[in-house]
Amino acid sequence: MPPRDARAESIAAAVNAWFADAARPLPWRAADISPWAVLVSEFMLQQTQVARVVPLWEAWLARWPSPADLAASPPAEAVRAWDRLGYPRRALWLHEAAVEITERHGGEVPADLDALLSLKGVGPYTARAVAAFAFGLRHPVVDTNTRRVLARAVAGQAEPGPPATARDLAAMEALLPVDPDAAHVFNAGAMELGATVCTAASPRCGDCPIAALCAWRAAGYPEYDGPRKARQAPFAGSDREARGLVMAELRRAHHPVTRAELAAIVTDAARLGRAVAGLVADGLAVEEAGGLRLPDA
DNA sequence: AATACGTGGAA
DNA sequence: TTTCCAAGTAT
Repeated sequence: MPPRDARAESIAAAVNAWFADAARPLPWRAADISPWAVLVSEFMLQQTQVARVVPLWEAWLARWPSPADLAASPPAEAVRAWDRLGYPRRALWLHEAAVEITERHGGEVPADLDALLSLKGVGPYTARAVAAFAFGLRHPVVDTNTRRVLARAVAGQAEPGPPATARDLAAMEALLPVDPDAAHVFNAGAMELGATVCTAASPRCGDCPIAALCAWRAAGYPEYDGPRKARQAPFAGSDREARGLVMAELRRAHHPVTRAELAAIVTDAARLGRAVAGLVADGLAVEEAGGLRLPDA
């Protein structure tokens, strides 16, 4: 592991001390939480705010307390339970991951990074988050919050550059405490700091535990001059919106929905066509004689 | 490497 | 009201 200098140790110590007091009592942080519960939380939290996840996470685990429980239900039920969380492919992938865990891992969420990465819907972030938060293993965990904290505190820039997993992990590794328990806390604490204090739009530097160590602050808060992120395409009138409208109808109707019924919901025929074709290609919808429905298996 | 993928909270 | 963007992943 790379050498940790005194500055790195000071940053980690300050973040961990702050986190001990400032951590939000999120349900997946409770003691004795199962690896499956952590995995579900990480799927739901991908590109989705904490406040929207909590109630769905509670309901999901009450209904499917283990991977085998979810694997025994049809994917349609997973998609319905996902409700309006967004990116419903995640529900399908989580179901698929549950089947893989049940069939290939004896029903136990694996702790090994490569085994986690091989699960559908589990990428570099989620694999490390589960290994670290569910199993206490000492891996750097870097999400968008941590990327921003590292960009500011270490690189002295207002915003992180374009995602670069290897570089981001190396930057986190350089700060990560050697002790596994302290590393676990720092992984969670850096994310929490980015989520609640070192926020994207209006950082509250007056409340920041590492303000005195922050390179961005020391440099006088220079504006970001690197490559800008591509602007998100407008949602209104988009294919994404059409997919969402179709999925809402499929979740609601517990029977095949005809093309005529869908045409009343998405009036632009070309847009409807692209949405349906995409949903079928993604496995989120199935075409049959009577219309479109959620996948049974 | 760039793009598609949902929905809604917050300023 | 817009606009940004949020515990990313797959292709």
